[in-house]
Amino acid sequence: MDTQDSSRPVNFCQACAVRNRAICADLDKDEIGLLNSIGRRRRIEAGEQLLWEGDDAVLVANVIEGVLKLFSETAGGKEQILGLAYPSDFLGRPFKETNSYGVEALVPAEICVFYRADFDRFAREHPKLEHRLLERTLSELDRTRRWMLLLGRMNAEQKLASFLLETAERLAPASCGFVPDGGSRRIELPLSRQQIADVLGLTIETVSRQFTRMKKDGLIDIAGRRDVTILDWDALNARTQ
Amino acid sequence: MDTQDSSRPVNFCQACAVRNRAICADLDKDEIGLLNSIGRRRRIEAGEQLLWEGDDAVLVANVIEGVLKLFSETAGGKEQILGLAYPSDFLGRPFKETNSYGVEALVPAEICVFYRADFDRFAREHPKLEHRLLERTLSELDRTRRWMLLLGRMNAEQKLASFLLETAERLAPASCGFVPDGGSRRIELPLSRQQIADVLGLTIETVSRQFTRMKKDGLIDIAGRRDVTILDWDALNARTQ
DNA sequence: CGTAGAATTGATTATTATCAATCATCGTGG
DNA sequence: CCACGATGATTGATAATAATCAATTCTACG
Repeated sequence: MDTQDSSRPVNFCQACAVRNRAICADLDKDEIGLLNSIGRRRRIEAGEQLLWEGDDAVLVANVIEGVLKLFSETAGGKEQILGLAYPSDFLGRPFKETNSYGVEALVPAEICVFYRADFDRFAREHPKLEHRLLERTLSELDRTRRWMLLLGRMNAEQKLASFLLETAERLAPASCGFVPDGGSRRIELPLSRQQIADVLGLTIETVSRQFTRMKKDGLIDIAGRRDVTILDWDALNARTQ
Repeated sequence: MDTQDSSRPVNFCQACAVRNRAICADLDKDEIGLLNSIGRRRRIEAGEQLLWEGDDAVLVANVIEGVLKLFSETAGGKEQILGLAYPSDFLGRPFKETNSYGVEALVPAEICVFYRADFDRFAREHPKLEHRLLERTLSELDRTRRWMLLLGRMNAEQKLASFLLETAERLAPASCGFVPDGGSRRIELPLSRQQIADVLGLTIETVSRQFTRMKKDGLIDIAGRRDVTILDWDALNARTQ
Protein backbone atom coordinates (compact mmCIF):
# COMPACT_ATOMS: atom_id res chain seq x y z
CA MET A 1 0.00 0.00 0.00
CA ASP A 2 1.47 3.36 -1.05
CA THR A 3 1.46 5.67 1.91
CA GLN A 4 2.74 8.51 -0.23
CA ASP A 5 -0.58 8.60 -2.09
CA SER A 6 -1.93 12.07 -1.46
CA SER A 7 -5.51 10.80 -1.48
CA ARG A 8 -4.82 8.92 1.74
CA PRO A 9 -5.11 10.64 5.10
CA VAL A 10 -1.96 12.52 6.00
CA ASN A 11 0.66 10.80 8.06
CA PHE A 12 -0.40 11.74 11.56
CA CYS A 13 2.65 10.13 13.10
CA GLN A 14 4.99 12.86 11.93
CA ALA A 15 3.28 15.46 14.08
CA CYS A 16 2.43 13.06 16.90
CA ALA A 17 2.90 14.45 20.38
CA VAL A 18 4.37 11.18 21.63
CA ARG A 19 6.37 10.44 18.50
CA ASN A 20 9.65 10.17 20.40
CA ARG A 21 8.41 8.34 23.46
CA ALA A 22 5.87 5.77 22.27
CA ILE A 23 6.80 2.32 21.03
CA CYS A 24 7.02 3.60 17.46
CA ALA A 25 9.93 5.92 18.28
CA ASP A 26 12.66 3.79 16.71
CA LEU A 27 10.93 3.23 13.38
CA ASP A 28 12.28 4.95 10.28
CA LYS A 29 10.25 7.05 7.86
CA ASP A 30 9.05 4.16 5.69
CA GLU A 31 8.11 2.00 8.63
CA ILE A 32 6.22 4.85 10.25
CA GLY A 33 4.41 5.36 6.99
CA LEU A 34 3.33 1.74 6.99
CA LEU A 35 2.29 1.82 10.63
CA ASN A 36 0.39 5.04 9.98
CA SER A 37 -1.56 3.29 7.23
CA ILE A 38 -2.93 0.62 9.58
CA GLY A 39 -3.70 2.91 12.53
CA ARG A 40 -6.16 5.71 13.03
CA ARG A 41 -6.61 8.47 15.53
CA ARG A 42 -9.57 8.45 17.81
CA ARG A 43 -10.92 10.69 20.50
CA ILE A 44 -12.44 9.16 23.61
CA GLU A 45 -14.64 11.08 26.00
CA ALA A 46 -14.24 10.88 29.76
CA GLY A 47 -16.11 7.83 31.00
CA GLU A 48 -16.14 6.17 27.59
CA GLN A 49 -14.94 2.58 27.57
CA LEU A 50 -12.52 1.30 24.94
CA LEU A 51 -11.94 -2.32 25.95
CA TRP A 52 -14.07 -4.77 27.92
CA GLU A 53 -12.75 -7.44 30.25
CA GLY A 54 -13.34 -10.88 28.76
CA ASP A 55 -14.14 -9.58 25.28
CA ASP A 56 -12.31 -10.54 22.14
CA ALA A 57 -9.10 -8.52 22.01
CA VAL A 58 -9.81 -6.61 18.81
CA LEU A 59 -7.94 -3.37 19.43
CA VAL A 60 -4.64 -2.11 20.75
CA ALA A 61 -3.64 1.54 21.01
CA ASN A 62 -1.13 4.18 21.96
CA VAL A 63 -2.15 6.95 24.31
CA ILE A 64 -1.44 10.35 22.82
CA GLU A 65 -3.24 12.57 25.28
CA GLY A 66 -5.28 12.06 28.44
CA VAL A 67 -5.42 9.39 31.12
CA LEU A 68 -7.17 6.02 31.02
CA LYS A 69 -7.77 3.37 33.65
CA LEU A 70 -7.21 -0.37 33.35
CA PHE A 71 -9.62 -2.13 35.65
CA SER A 72 -11.16 -5.36 36.75
CA GLU A 73 -13.90 -6.24 39.18
CA THR A 74 -14.55 -8.96 41.73
CA ALA A 75 -17.54 -11.23 41.44
CA GLY A 76 -19.01 -9.07 44.23
CA GLY A 77 -18.88 -6.03 41.97
CA LYS A 78 -15.99 -4.27 43.72
CA GLU A 79 -13.68 -2.57 41.27
CA GLN A 80 -9.90 -2.51 41.36
CA ILE A 81 -7.98 -0.19 39.08
CA LEU A 82 -5.00 -2.19 37.80
CA GLY A 83 -3.11 0.64 36.23
CA LEU A 84 -3.32 4.09 34.68
CA ALA A 85 -2.24 4.82 31.13
CA TYR A 86 -0.70 8.22 30.40
CA PRO A 87 0.51 9.71 27.10
CA SER A 88 2.96 7.43 25.24
CA ASP A 89 1.71 4.36 27.14
CA PHE A 90 0.51 1.35 25.22
CA LEU A 91 -2.98 -0.12 25.66
CA GLY A 92 -4.35 -3.57 24.98
CA ARG A 93 -2.95 -7.05 24.77
CA PRO A 94 -1.04 -8.10 21.67
CA PHE A 95 -0.83 -11.81 20.82
CA LYS A 96 -3.82 -12.84 22.88
CA GLU A 97 -7.44 -13.54 22.05
CA THR A 98 -9.22 -11.92 24.96
CA ASN A 99 -8.83 -8.81 27.09
CA SER A 100 -8.06 -9.61 30.69
CA TYR A 101 -9.20 -6.18 31.86
CA GLY A 102 -11.30 -3.24 30.83
CA VAL A 103 -10.03 0.16 29.69
CA GLU A 104 -11.91 3.42 30.13
CA ALA A 105 -10.95 7.06 29.71
CA LEU A 106 -10.83 9.11 32.92
CA VAL A 107 -10.57 12.42 31.08
CA PRO A 108 -11.04 13.26 27.40
CA ALA A 109 -8.31 11.34 25.61
CA GLU A 110 -6.68 11.05 22.24
CA ILE A 111 -5.42 7.66 21.16
CA CYS A 112 -3.97 5.97 18.13
CA VAL A 113 -5.76 2.64 17.59
CA PHE A 114 -4.90 -0.45 15.59
CA TYR A 115 -6.72 -3.65 14.91
CA ARG A 116 -4.81 -6.14 16.99
CA ALA A 117 -4.46 -8.52 14.05
CA ASP A 118 -2.81 -5.77 11.99
CA PHE A 119 -0.64 -4.68 14.87
CA ASP A 120 0.46 -8.22 15.72
CA ARG A 121 1.49 -8.81 12.12
CA PHE A 122 3.34 -5.51 11.89
CA ALA A 123 5.09 -6.16 15.21
CA ARG A 124 6.28 -9.63 14.20
CA GLU A 125 7.73 -8.16 11.03
CA HIS A 126 9.46 -5.27 12.80
CA PRO A 127 11.74 -6.36 15.62
CA LYS A 128 12.57 -2.75 16.46
CA LEU A 129 8.94 -2.19 17.39
CA GLU A 130 8.77 -5.45 19.33
CA HIS A 131 11.86 -4.44 21.22
CA ARG A 132 10.33 -1.12 22.26
CA LEU A 133 7.16 -2.89 23.25
CA LEU A 134 9.19 -5.35 25.30
CA GLU A 135 11.03 -2.55 27.10
CA ARG A 136 7.74 -0.82 27.83
CA THR A 137 6.10 -4.02 29.03
CA LEU A 138 9.02 -4.77 31.33
CA SER A 139 8.80 -1.26 32.79
CA GLU A 140 5.07 -1.60 33.25
CA LEU A 141 5.61 -4.91 35.04
CA ASP A 142 8.10 -3.19 37.37
CA ARG A 143 5.62 -0.43 38.07
CA THR A 144 2.79 -2.91 38.65
CA ARG A 145 4.90 -4.89 41.09
CA ARG A 146 5.77 -1.76 43.01
CA TRP A 147 2.04 -1.16 43.25
CA MET A 148 1.57 -4.64 44.73
CA LEU A 149 3.75 -3.63 47.66
CA LEU A 150 1.43 -0.68 48.17
CA LEU A 151 -1.73 -2.80 47.99
CA GLY A 152 -0.42 -5.60 50.16
CA ARG A 153 1.56 -3.86 52.83
CA MET A 154 0.69 -0.17 53.15
CA ASN A 155 -1.96 1.46 55.30
CA ALA A 156 -4.39 4.06 54.03
CA GLU A 157 -2.12 7.02 54.78
CA GLN A 158 0.88 5.48 53.04
CA LYS A 159 -1.24 4.55 50.06
CA LEU A 160 -2.60 8.04 49.51
CA ALA A 161 0.80 9.69 49.98
CA SER A 162 2.30 7.29 47.42
CA PHE A 163 -0.53 7.94 45.02
CA LEU A 164 -0.16 11.70 45.19
CA LEU A 165 3.58 11.56 44.63
CA GLU A 166 3.31 9.20 41.69
CA THR A 167 0.50 11.21 40.14
CA ALA A 168 2.52 14.41 40.42
CA GLU A 169 5.42 12.69 38.72
CA ARG A 170 3.39 11.13 35.94
CA LEU A 171 1.50 14.32 35.27
CA ALA A 172 4.68 16.34 34.88
CA PRO A 173 5.22 17.10 31.19
CA ALA A 174 7.52 14.49 29.69
CA SER A 175 9.94 17.15 28.50
CA CYS A 176 11.05 18.36 31.89
CA GLY A 177 12.95 15.91 34.01
CA PHE A 178 10.58 16.49 36.94
CA VAL A 179 12.66 16.97 40.03
CA PRO A 180 10.41 17.97 42.90
CA ASP A 181 12.32 21.02 44.06
CA GLY A 182 10.64 21.36 47.40
CA GLY A 183 8.45 24.15 46.10
CA SER A 184 4.70 23.65 45.93
CA ARG A 185 3.15 22.05 42.87
CA ARG A 186 -0.44 22.12 41.78
CA ILE A 187 -1.92 19.05 40.14
CA GLU A 188 -5.27 18.42 38.57
CA LEU A 189 -6.26 14.92 39.60
CA PRO A 190 -7.52 12.86 36.68
CA LEU A 191 -9.51 10.70 39.12
CA SER A 192 -12.53 11.15 41.35
CA ARG A 193 -12.34 10.14 45.01
CA GLN A 194 -14.06 6.86 44.20
CA GLN A 195 -11.54 6.14 41.46
CA ILE A 196 -8.65 6.92 43.79
CA ALA A 197 -10.22 4.46 46.24
CA ASP A 198 -10.37 1.90 43.43
CA VAL A 199 -6.68 2.43 42.71
CA LEU A 200 -5.65 2.09 46.33
CA GLY A 201 -7.91 -0.75 47.35
CA LEU A 202 -9.80 1.44 49.87
CA THR A 203 -13.28 2.90 50.22
CA ILE A 204 -14.16 6.44 49.20
CA GLU A 205 -14.73 7.38 52.84
CA THR A 206 -11.27 6.29 53.89
CA VAL A 207 -9.70 8.21 51.01
CA SER A 208 -11.68 11.29 51.89
CA ARG A 209 -10.61 11.14 55.52
CA GLN A 210 -6.98 10.82 54.53
CA PHE A 211 -7.27 13.85 52.23
CA THR A 212 -8.78 15.85 55.04
CA ARG A 213 -6.04 14.86 57.42
CA MET A 214 -3.24 15.70 55.02
CA LYS A 215 -4.78 19.09 54.42
CA LYS A 216 -5.16 19.71 58.15
CA ASP A 217 -1.52 18.72 58.62
CA GLY A 218 -0.41 21.18 55.96
CA LEU A 219 1.03 18.61 53.54
CA ILE A 220 -1.36 19.53 50.76
CA ASP A 221 -3.90 22.15 49.88
CA ILE A 222 -7.24 21.31 48.30
CA ALA A 223 -8.74 24.11 46.21
CA GLY A 224 -11.34 22.10 44.32
CA ARG A 225 -12.32 18.44 44.22
CA ARG A 226 -9.60 17.67 41.73
CA ASP A 227 -7.31 20.58 42.40
CA VAL A 228 -4.59 19.61 44.84
CA THR A 229 -1.38 21.41 45.64
CA ILE A 230 1.50 19.55 47.19
CA LEU A 231 2.98 21.84 49.83
CA ASP A 232 5.46 19.66 51.68
CA TRP A 233 7.21 17.04 49.57
CA ASP A 234 9.43 15.74 52.33
CA ALA A 235 6.59 15.25 54.76
CA LEU A 236 4.51 13.57 52.08
CA ASN A 237 7.40 11.32 51.21
CA ALA A 238 7.88 10.49 54.87
CA ARG A 239 4.28 9.31 55.02
CA THR A 240 4.87 6.70 52.33
CA GLN A 241 6.95 4.75 54.83
CA MET B 1 32.96 -19.49 19.27
CA ASP B 2 32.61 -23.10 18.17
CA THR B 3 30.04 -24.86 20.26
CA GLN B 4 30.72 -28.14 18.51
CA ASP B 5 34.16 -28.26 20.13
CA SER B 6 34.11 -31.40 22.22
CA SER B 7 36.36 -29.80 24.84
CA ARG B 8 33.56 -27.40 25.77
CA PRO B 9 30.86 -28.39 28.23
CA VAL B 10 28.10 -30.35 26.56
CA ASN B 11 25.07 -28.54 25.30
CA PHE B 12 22.76 -28.73 28.29
CA CYS B 13 19.89 -27.15 26.41
CA GLN B 14 19.21 -30.25 24.36
CA ALA B 15 18.23 -32.24 27.41
CA CYS B 16 16.68 -29.29 29.25
CA ALA B 17 13.44 -30.06 31.06
CA VAL B 18 11.89 -26.77 29.98
CA ARG B 19 13.32 -26.80 26.46
CA ASN B 20 9.92 -26.52 24.84
CA ARG B 21 8.35 -24.06 27.22
CA ALA B 22 11.00 -21.52 28.14
CA ILE B 23 11.79 -18.45 26.06
CA CYS B 24 14.43 -20.37 24.10
CA ALA B 25 11.86 -22.77 22.65
CA ASP B 26 11.74 -21.23 19.17
CA LEU B 27 15.48 -21.12 18.59
CA ASP B 28 17.03 -23.50 16.08
CA LYS B 29 19.98 -25.80 16.74
CA ASP B 30 22.70 -23.26 15.97
CA GLU B 31 21.08 -20.52 18.00
CA ILE B 32 20.59 -22.84 20.94
CA GLY B 33 24.23 -23.76 20.70
CA LEU B 34 25.21 -20.12 20.88
CA LEU B 35 22.87 -19.43 23.79
CA ASN B 36 24.19 -22.52 25.53
CA SER B 37 27.70 -21.12 25.26
CA ILE B 38 26.87 -17.95 27.19
CA GLY B 39 24.72 -19.57 29.89
CA ARG B 40 25.47 -21.99 32.65
CA ARG B 41 23.46 -24.19 34.94
CA ARG B 42 23.33 -23.49 38.59
CA ARG B 43 21.76 -25.05 41.61
CA ILE B 44 20.26 -22.84 44.31
CA GLU B 45 19.43 -24.08 47.78
CA ALA B 46 16.18 -23.26 49.52
CA GLY B 47 16.55 -19.86 51.17
CA GLU B 48 19.48 -18.84 48.99
CA GLN B 49 19.13 -15.45 47.35
CA LEU B 50 19.96 -14.90 43.68
CA LEU B 51 19.14 -11.22 43.11
CA TRP B 52 19.03 -8.27 45.50
CA GLU B 53 16.62 -5.36 45.24
CA GLY B 54 18.48 -2.21 44.25
CA ASP B 55 21.64 -4.04 43.20
CA ASP B 56 23.21 -3.83 39.77
CA ALA B 57 21.27 -6.14 37.49
CA VAL B 58 24.08 -8.53 36.60
CA LEU B 59 22.18 -11.76 36.04
CA VAL B 60 19.10 -13.08 34.34
CA ALA B 61 17.97 -16.68 34.35
CA ASN B 62 15.47 -19.34 33.34
CA VAL B 63 13.92 -21.52 35.99
CA ILE B 64 14.40 -25.20 35.19
CA GLU B 65 13.26 -26.75 38.42
CA GLY B 66 11.93 -25.49 41.76
CA VAL B 67 10.08 -22.39 42.89
CA LEU B 68 11.51 -18.94 43.64
CA LYS B 69 9.97 -15.81 45.10
CA LEU B 70 10.24 -12.25 43.80
CA PHE B 71 9.95 -9.89 46.72
CA SER B 72 10.24 -6.38 47.99
CA GLU B 73 9.95 -4.83 51.41
CA THR B 74 8.51 -1.65 52.84
CA ALA B 75 10.69 0.81 54.71
CA GLY B 76 9.10 -0.63 57.84
CA GLY B 77 10.55 -4.04 57.04
CA LYS B 78 7.30 -5.73 56.01
CA GLU B 79 7.80 -8.05 53.06
CA GLN B 80 5.53 -8.47 50.08
CA ILE B 81 6.04 -11.33 47.67
CA LEU B 82 5.53 -9.89 44.18
CA GLY B 83 5.44 -13.13 42.30
CA LEU B 84 6.48 -16.76 42.22
CA ALA B 85 8.66 -18.22 39.49
CA TYR B 86 8.04 -21.82 38.44
CA PRO B 87 9.87 -23.99 35.88
CA SER B 88 10.16 -22.32 32.45
CA ASP B 89 9.63 -18.86 33.97
CA PHE B 90 12.16 -16.13 33.31
CA LEU B 91 13.97 -14.28 36.12
CA GLY B 92 15.65 -10.90 36.20
CA ARG B 93 15.31 -7.68 34.32
CA PRO B 94 16.81 -7.39 30.85
CA PHE B 95 17.73 -3.94 29.53
CA LYS B 96 17.91 -2.27 32.92
CA GLU B 97 20.74 -1.39 35.25
CA THR B 98 19.27 -2.28 38.63
CA ASN B 99 17.03 -4.96 40.06
CA SER B 100 13.75 -3.62 41.30
CA TYR B 101 13.14 -6.65 43.51
CA GLY B 102 14.93 -9.52 45.18
CA VAL B 103 14.79 -13.17 44.12
CA GLU B 104 15.21 -16.09 46.48
CA ALA B 105 14.67 -19.84 46.13
CA LEU B 106 11.82 -21.27 48.22
CA VAL B 107 12.84 -24.87 47.58
CA PRO B 108 16.00 -26.30 46.05
CA ALA B 109 16.05 -25.00 42.50
CA GLU B 110 17.83 -25.49 39.23
CA ILE B 111 18.30 -22.48 36.98
CA CYS B 112 20.06 -21.52 33.81
CA VAL B 113 21.85 -18.20 34.35
CA PHE B 114 23.26 -15.60 31.97
CA TYR B 115 25.15 -12.41 32.48
CA ARG B 116 22.60 -9.79 31.65
CA ALA B 117 25.00 -8.04 29.27
CA ASP B 118 25.45 -11.25 27.29
CA PHE B 119 21.77 -12.00 27.35
CA ASP B 120 20.76 -8.50 26.28
CA ARG B 121 23.13 -8.67 23.33
CA PHE B 122 21.93 -12.11 22.31
CA ALA B 123 18.29 -11.05 22.63
CA ARG B 124 18.73 -7.96 20.48
CA GLU B 125 20.32 -10.11 17.80
CA HIS B 126 17.62 -12.78 17.92
CA PRO B 127 14.11 -11.41 17.45
CA LYS B 128 12.62 -14.86 17.90
CA LEU B 129 13.91 -14.89 21.47
CA GLU B 130 12.76 -11.34 22.10
CA HIS B 131 9.34 -12.28 20.83
CA ARG B 132 9.08 -15.20 23.25
CA LEU B 133 10.28 -12.99 26.05
CA LEU B 134 7.68 -10.40 25.12
CA GLU B 135 4.89 -12.99 25.15
CA ARG B 136 6.06 -14.23 28.52
CA THR B 137 6.34 -10.73 29.95
CA LEU B 138 2.86 -9.85 28.72
CA SER B 139 1.47 -13.01 30.36
CA GLU B 140 3.30 -12.24 33.57
CA LEU B 141 1.86 -8.72 33.54
CA ASP B 142 -1.63 -10.20 33.13
CA ARG B 143 -1.02 -12.55 36.04
CA THR B 144 0.38 -9.76 38.21
CA ARG B 145 -2.62 -7.57 37.50
CA ARG B 146 -4.98 -10.37 38.44
CA TRP B 147 -3.05 -10.56 41.71
CA MET B 148 -3.66 -6.84 42.28
CA LEU B 149 -7.39 -7.51 42.35
CA LEU B 150 -6.73 -10.09 45.04
CA LEU B 151 -4.56 -7.77 47.11
CA GLY B 152 -6.79 -4.75 46.76
CA ARG B 153 -10.28 -6.16 46.97
CA MET B 154 -10.37 -9.61 48.53
CA ASN B 155 -10.73 -10.58 52.16
CA ALA B 156 -8.52 -13.15 53.88
CA GLU B 157 -10.73 -16.12 53.01
CA GLN B 158 -10.94 -15.20 49.33
CA LYS B 159 -7.21 -14.62 49.21
CA LEU B 160 -6.28 -18.01 50.63
CA ALA B 161 -8.80 -19.86 48.45
CA SER B 162 -7.39 -18.11 45.37
CA PHE B 163 -3.86 -18.92 46.44
CA LEU B 164 -4.56 -22.62 46.92
CA LEU B 165 -6.26 -22.92 43.55
CA GLU B 166 -3.52 -21.09 41.70
CA THR B 167 -0.81 -23.09 43.47
CA ALA B 168 -2.50 -26.37 42.56
CA GLU B 169 -2.65 -25.26 38.95
CA ARG B 170 0.92 -24.04 38.77
CA LEU B 171 2.28 -27.11 40.49
CA ALA B 172 0.56 -29.47 38.06
CA PRO B 173 3.16 -30.91 35.69
CA ALA B 174 3.26 -28.88 32.49
CA SER B 175 2.59 -31.96 30.41
CA CYS B 176 -0.90 -32.66 31.64
CA GLY B 177 -3.52 -30.08 30.82
CA PHE B 178 -4.58 -29.84 34.48
CA VAL B 179 -8.33 -29.94 34.61
CA PRO B 180 -9.44 -30.16 38.22
CA ASP B 181 -11.79 -33.12 37.85
CA GLY B 182 -13.54 -32.70 41.14
CA GLY B 183 -11.47 -35.45 42.72
CA SER B 184 -9.11 -34.64 45.56
CA ARG B 185 -5.59 -33.47 44.81
CA ARG B 186 -2.62 -33.41 47.09
CA ILE B 187 -0.15 -30.56 46.82
CA GLU B 188 3.13 -29.89 48.54
CA LEU B 189 3.20 -26.19 49.29
CA PRO B 190 6.49 -24.58 48.33
CA LEU B 191 5.88 -21.83 50.91
CA SER B 192 5.79 -21.58 54.68
CA ARG B 193 2.81 -19.98 56.41
CA GLN B 194 4.76 -16.74 56.75
CA GLN B 195 5.59 -16.76 53.05
CA ILE B 196 1.96 -17.38 52.16
CA ALA B 197 1.12 -14.39 54.34
CA ASP B 198 3.71 -12.37 52.43
CA VAL B 199 2.12 -13.37 49.14
CA LEU B 200 -1.40 -12.49 50.26
CA GLY B 201 -0.66 -9.29 52.17
CA LEU B 202 -1.78 -10.81 55.48
CA THR B 203 -0.18 -11.86 58.77
CA ILE B 204 0.81 -15.41 59.57
CA GLU B 205 -1.90 -15.65 62.23
CA THR B 206 -4.64 -14.71 59.81
CA VAL B 207 -3.40 -17.25 57.26
CA SER B 208 -3.26 -19.95 59.93
CA ARG B 209 -6.80 -19.25 61.08
CA GLN B 210 -8.08 -19.44 57.50
CA PHE B 211 -6.34 -22.79 57.00
CA THR B 212 -7.91 -24.10 60.17
CA ARG B 213 -11.33 -22.94 59.08
CA MET B 214 -11.09 -24.47 55.62
CA LYS B 215 -10.03 -27.77 57.14
CA LYS B 216 -12.90 -27.66 59.64
CA ASP B 217 -15.30 -26.94 56.79
CA GLY B 218 -14.00 -29.93 54.83
CA LEU B 219 -12.66 -27.99 51.85
CA ILE B 220 -9.11 -29.16 52.40
CA ASP B 221 -7.16 -31.66 54.44
CA ILE B 222 -3.87 -30.79 56.11
CA ALA B 223 -1.57 -33.78 56.65
CA GLY B 224 1.66 -31.90 57.32
CA ARG B 225 2.61 -28.24 57.43
CA ARG B 226 3.15 -28.18 53.70
CA ASP B 227 1.02 -31.12 52.72
CA VAL B 228 -2.44 -29.99 51.71
CA THR B 229 -5.13 -31.91 49.88
CA ILE B 230 -7.88 -30.10 48.09
CA LEU B 231 -11.09 -32.01 48.78
CA ASP B 232 -13.82 -29.77 47.42
CA TRP B 233 -12.88 -27.72 44.36
CA ASP B 234 -16.28 -26.17 43.86
CA ALA B 235 -16.56 -25.00 47.43
CA LEU B 236 -13.02 -23.62 47.31
CA ASN B 237 -13.78 -21.84 44.08
CA ALA B 238 -16.94 -20.42 45.59
CA ARG B 239 -14.86 -18.90 48.38
CA THR B 240 -12.80 -16.87 45.93
CA GLN B 241 -15.84 -14.72 45.29
C1' DC C 1 13.89 -37.78 73.60
C1' DG C 2 14.74 -32.99 73.70
C1' DT C 3 14.85 -28.76 71.42
C1' DA C 4 14.27 -24.97 68.24
C1' DG C 5 11.64 -23.06 64.87
C1' DA C 6 7.12 -23.01 62.92
C1' DA C 7 2.37 -23.01 63.48
C1' DT C 8 -1.77 -22.59 66.01
C1' DT C 9 -4.89 -20.59 69.19
C1' DG C 10 -6.76 -17.03 72.23
C1' DA C 11 -7.53 -12.23 73.87
C1' DT C 12 -7.39 -7.63 72.70
C1' DT C 13 -6.62 -3.59 69.82
C1' DA C 14 -6.34 -0.97 65.62
C1' DT C 15 -7.74 -0.02 61.22
C1' DT C 16 -10.84 0.22 57.75
C1' DA C 17 -15.52 -0.85 56.00
C1' DT C 18 -20.18 0.07 56.31
C1' DC C 19 -24.24 2.66 57.08
C1' DA C 20 -26.29 7.10 57.37
C1' DA C 21 -26.57 11.91 57.11
C1' DT C 22 -25.02 16.38 55.68
C1' DC C 23 -22.45 19.40 52.88
C1' DA C 24 -20.06 21.17 48.47
C1' DT C 25 -19.58 21.80 43.78
C1' DC C 26 -20.77 22.17 39.25
C1' DG C 27 -23.76 22.38 35.49
C1' DT C 28 -28.31 23.89 33.99
C1' DG C 29 -32.20 26.42 33.12
C1' DG C 30 -35.26 30.00 34.63
C1' DC D 1 -26.81 35.88 37.14
C1' DC D 2 -28.65 33.22 40.58
C1' DA D 3 -31.32 29.38 42.36
C1' DC D 4 -31.81 24.65 42.09
C1' DG D 5 -30.93 19.97 41.66
C1' DA D 6 -27.93 16.16 41.09
C1' DT D 7 -23.84 14.11 41.86
C1' DG D 8 -19.79 13.76 44.44
C1' DA D 9 -17.46 14.46 48.76
C1' DT D 10 -17.18 14.84 53.59
C1' DT D 11 -18.20 13.69 58.24
C1' DG D 12 -19.94 10.91 62.05
C1' DA D 13 -21.30 6.59 64.42
C1' DT D 14 -20.89 1.81 64.52
C1' DA D 15 -19.50 -2.81 62.93
C1' DA D 16 -16.44 -6.03 60.84
C1' DT D 17 -12.06 -7.62 59.75
C1' DA D 18 -7.49 -8.33 60.38
C1' DA D 19 -3.36 -6.95 63.16
C1' DT D 20 -1.00 -7.32 67.28
C1' DC D 21 0.42 -9.32 71.52
C1' DA D 22 0.91 -13.46 74.13
C1' DA D 23 0.86 -18.26 75.12
C1' DT D 24 0.83 -22.90 73.88
C1' DT D 25 1.33 -26.68 70.85
C1' DC D 26 3.22 -29.09 66.93
C1' DT D 27 6.79 -31.34 64.34
C1' DA D 28 10.96 -31.98 62.13
C1' DC D 29 15.62 -33.15 63.24
C1' DG D 30 19.66 -33.90 65.60
